[in-house]
Amino acid sequence: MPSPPTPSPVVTRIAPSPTGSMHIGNARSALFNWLYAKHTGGKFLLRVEDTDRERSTEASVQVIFDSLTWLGLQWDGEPVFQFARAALHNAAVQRLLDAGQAFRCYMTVAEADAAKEQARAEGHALRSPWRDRTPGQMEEGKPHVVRFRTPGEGDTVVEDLVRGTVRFPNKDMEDFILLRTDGTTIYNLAVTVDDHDMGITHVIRGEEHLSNAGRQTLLYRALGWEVPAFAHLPLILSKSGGKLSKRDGAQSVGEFRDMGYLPEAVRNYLAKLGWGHGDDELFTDAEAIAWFDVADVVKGGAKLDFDKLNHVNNWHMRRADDTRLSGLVRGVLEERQIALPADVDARLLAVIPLVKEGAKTLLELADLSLYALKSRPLVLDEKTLSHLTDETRERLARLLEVLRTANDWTPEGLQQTLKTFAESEGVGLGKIGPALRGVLSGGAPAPDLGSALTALGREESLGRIHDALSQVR
RNA sequence: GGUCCCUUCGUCUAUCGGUUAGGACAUCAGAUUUUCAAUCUGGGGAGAGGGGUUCGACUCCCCUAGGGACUGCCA
Repeated sequence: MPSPPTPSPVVTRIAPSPTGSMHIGNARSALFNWLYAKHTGGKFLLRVEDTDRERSTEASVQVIFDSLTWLGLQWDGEPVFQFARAALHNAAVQRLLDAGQAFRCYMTVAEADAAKEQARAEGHALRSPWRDRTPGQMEEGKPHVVRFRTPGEGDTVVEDLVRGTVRFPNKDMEDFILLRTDGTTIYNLAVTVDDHDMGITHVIRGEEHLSNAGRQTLLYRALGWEVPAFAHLPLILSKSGGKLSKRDGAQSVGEFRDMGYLPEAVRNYLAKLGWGHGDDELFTDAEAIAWFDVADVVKGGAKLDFDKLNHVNNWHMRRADDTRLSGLVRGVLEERQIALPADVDARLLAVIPLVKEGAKTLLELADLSLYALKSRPLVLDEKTLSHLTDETRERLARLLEVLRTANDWTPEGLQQTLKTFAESEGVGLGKIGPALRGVLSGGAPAPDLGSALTALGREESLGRIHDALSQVR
């Protein structure tokens, strides 16, 4: 039986530049590349685009690693550093120069600016006068850049996996620079050489690169290389529909982490932003990987919606392991520099499963857990004190005895116990609840009473009630 | 200015020529009620505008409008 032709394995990549934080749009590009690689059984590579020596920093490189790691998007193999490949980039430029596809341009910046303006007036992009001039003695040793000899006519066609056929008139693409005056290469050239050398089959990136795809296509052809598949993702927009800015709150991966979102929730939400699988809203990584296809990416830009993210995060917290959540919440509390009891881990583990349904973020989960971490005797708030009338105190004293012997110490069991107690007292739960809640929590947020008691445990619960009753008014 | 891309409820989206245009978040009303949530039930809410093509258009084509990207010796 003849074996079917083996399709070339998919290789994707994320190529951030280390010039600050890892932008959320970049994170989504990473996610889509990762999903597609996983879906096809291919590879997902990381390349650090550090050719801008002015702005690239060591710390930012670490931020990229940390962000991707936190997000759970593990890249395959060693990261590639673009600057380290400078010699390869230069060799490619030399090839282009030798083939007449590129040329040395001796225009000064001012001359180039003027030429651009004139070209614009004439209805086309910059064409350097040096594209058809041979440098003479005068130019020997003079500073110059190397530009690509962009075809004057025809169209450059990009077959984009999400946008379809996109046509760029060559006359509107300038003779873009390949090599700076200082001899270092520029983005479009470096990217093309690196993507080719790394064997990238699918370039999946933000829409801001769509027009670069035209220039890069020209370079691939000039270098005699096969053009990879392109897929340009719609942009993530701010609430007002514009570019994401500081005003919109979170723009970096680190900020999402600090706001208390789980990485799997961020993956789920980001995946849904610009891609969809029917009516599926909440899903696991395994499902996303099974379902993901570049062809299903939507075209329009999407605005960040924190309400939806909260909902997604809540869903993932519900199904998250409680020990893991306890550790994360503890981290939040430590960051807040809150004094924690010695048995904080045990207490968190007891309370988190009972309150996490009502929490949207780890920060809220921390807030909801706080009541269980207080040390006796609790300081009661004004509201609770006002509930503690003589009548209520006597009632709580009787309840204390009931709880001492309650045999079903579970949320449901205690709920029933309280209900039965209220009936025996001939009052509604409203006569007991607020006071009991305050006595147990000291005024901090707490779940329903059955759960609140359960999380505290019998000893702590009885102790807190007792403390309040013996407190002098 | 030029080139390119985009446009369905407030938001994210489904629809791939024939649907009462579906779902989710948000919102509103009700239920529950011991706080905040969560939960349950129900409601309102959309094809930017104008031309075509077609028996029939959200879906295909054109124009207009609006939004965005690029137009760097940044990436």
